Amino acid sequence: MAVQNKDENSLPGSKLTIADIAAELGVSKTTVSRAISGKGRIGKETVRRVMECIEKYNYRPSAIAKGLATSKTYNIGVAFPADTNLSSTPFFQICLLGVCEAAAAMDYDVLVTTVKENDISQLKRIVENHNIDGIILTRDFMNDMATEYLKQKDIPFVLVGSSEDSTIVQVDSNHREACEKLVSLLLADKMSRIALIAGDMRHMVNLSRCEGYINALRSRQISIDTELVFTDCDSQVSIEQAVNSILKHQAECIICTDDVICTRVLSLLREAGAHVPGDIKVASFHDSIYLESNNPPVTAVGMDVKELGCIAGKRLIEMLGGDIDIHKKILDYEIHLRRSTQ
Amino acid sequence: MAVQNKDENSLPGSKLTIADIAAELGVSKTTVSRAISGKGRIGKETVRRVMECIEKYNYRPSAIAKGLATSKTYNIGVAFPADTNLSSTPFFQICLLGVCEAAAAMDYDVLVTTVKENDISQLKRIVENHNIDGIILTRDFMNDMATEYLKQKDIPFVLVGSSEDSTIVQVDSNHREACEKLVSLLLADKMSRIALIAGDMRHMVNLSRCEGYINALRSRQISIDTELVFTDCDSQVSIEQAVNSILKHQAECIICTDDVICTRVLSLLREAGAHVPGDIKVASFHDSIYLESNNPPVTAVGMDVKELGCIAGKRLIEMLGGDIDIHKKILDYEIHLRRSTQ
DNA sequence: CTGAAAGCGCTTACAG
DNA sequence: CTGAAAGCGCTTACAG
Repeated sequence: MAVQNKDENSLPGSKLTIADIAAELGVSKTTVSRAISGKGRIGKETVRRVMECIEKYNYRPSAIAKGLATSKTYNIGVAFPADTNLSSTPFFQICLLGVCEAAAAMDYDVLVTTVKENDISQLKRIVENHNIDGIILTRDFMNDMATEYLKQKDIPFVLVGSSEDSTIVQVDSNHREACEKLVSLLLADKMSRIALIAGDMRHMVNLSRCEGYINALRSRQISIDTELVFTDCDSQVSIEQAVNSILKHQAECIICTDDVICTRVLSLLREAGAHVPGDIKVASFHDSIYLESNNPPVTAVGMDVKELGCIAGKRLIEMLGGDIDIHKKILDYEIHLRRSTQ
Repeated sequence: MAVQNKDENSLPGSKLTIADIAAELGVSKTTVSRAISGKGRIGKETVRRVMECIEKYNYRPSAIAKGLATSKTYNIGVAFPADTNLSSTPFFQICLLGVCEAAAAMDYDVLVTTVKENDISQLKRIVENHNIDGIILTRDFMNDMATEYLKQKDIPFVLVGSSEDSTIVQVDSNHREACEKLVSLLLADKMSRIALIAGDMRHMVNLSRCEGYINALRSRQISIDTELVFTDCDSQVSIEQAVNSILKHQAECIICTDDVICTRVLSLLREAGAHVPGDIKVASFHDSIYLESNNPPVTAVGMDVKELGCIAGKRLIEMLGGDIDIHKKILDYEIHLRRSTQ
């Protein structure tokens, strides 16, 4: 009677290896390996027997040994921003979920690392440990240290977001077009004084949204009123200043470039006694849970963030397989017109 | 002139191995290995030379090869809930950041996997691939499939949260005590009709908070008014019903067991024209960014979620190193009394 | 269609 | 204090 066994079906020893399976079947490790991978010529009946045996003992090859043998890790990295002001947005979380889904489908694992604006030491650690085959960046900083580093090290990577560097593989929503369309729709709706409160302009996302805003005004020959446009609003204080000025200059509507800004704006408007949509209208981006329970419901551009992550994961794994098509992938968006702008 | 070299300092070939370093120094791989790990007897001067050489060529040992040789992976897993209603709470995200920090400090990497209430297939995949040494669970479901599975497989794990199973290593805040204290403080403040809106009771967190609420009332000989206590409020509808009933039965204060519930409650109160804190007071848990910009500021129990993740990561890695102390670790909390209850 | 053997890049008894 | 050699669990030319 074997002592170490945990279930009846176990072969002796606690952790099964390919050698155990081979021995059990009386074939070579080569054969077992081939049956599993499907590579090389191998008899149908043999494959069946191997599979049956694997099933019976619930054998699963060691990812790490496979990795060493093939010089791959079957891990992809996801860089998560650790700056405090960003780390609570649900965007990255949902995006990560999407990447996990794509990775799991191709039997890759997802390794998380953190990056800060001026500190990519953790990113370096993970690549220098030779523990990932490629990486996904979830934030599009201009002049980003991370992209520079990865290019120099020649590590395959995908950027969730946009970059002016066309050699970078990108997956993004069309923020410019979405914002342009949103603003156009509002302008068509007999509004003309539309204000903009935008976040950190070093992010391409915010830049693109601003561009969309400007384009929409321009195409209607409306000049940009600098008293209604506020960029780099990433603190409570700067948002408050923006809202005050906007109220003073009697805008009819405020576009916020993300839901965190919008939440604050809504709160400030309430405080100031400005009623939405009666006194002023409000629209936002991203359409996350942040705004979900607001009353009135907030008009917003909706993007499928999980899908974004999923596509990015798929693209990266394709690249690792040798696919070198560097086209930028653009995802769809939806504009949800709701009571806050009516 | 070497062709493949990227920087001047490279040894021939693109990826450095321990053999390259050994050859460069004219010593054996054994020696290099020992100099790096510090294990075994080795000359001081030798160590210095090896380190210098490593530095010069920026050599970093392959984590994967080390893993195969030592039968460890130096990866820890973090199970992330993928159920839609939970996936947007910042809790898990911040917790993950904490785990990453702890892991990086011990040169471990963090691998993310998703779990759903009735689907732990991704968790299984990651452990059966032999790709992690241990795992962190970030949610304390009662009768959790994940804990059952890990125990049966004998995989070391740490639970961020609480369990009645004392063989499980746990890291948590003292939700019961925190809630009891919060309610006591409010009761002392000449309130007596305090309502409770709690989330999914299959989570120990919510159960503990309810217990705290009940204890606080009991110790003041106040009987529980079932018209003021609502559990399993995880949908918009159930929260709405709760709020309506609470307003009808003239509670003086509402305790929400988390910030997502609280956000909705605040929104519903506004809709109903109930003024906070004039008509009714409100307090919450977790104190996340969700409530940050609310006006009035909301009284809440604050917990250091990142620290929670960090401690959990540390504990797990200690366990992997052979430490088998299974004490439950309890973190501190803070009660922030703010205008919403004044 | 199948197998013996070398190799992926480390660690670690064992022997000096 | 140092090294030669075996081994971790796979994959894959190469030879049959």
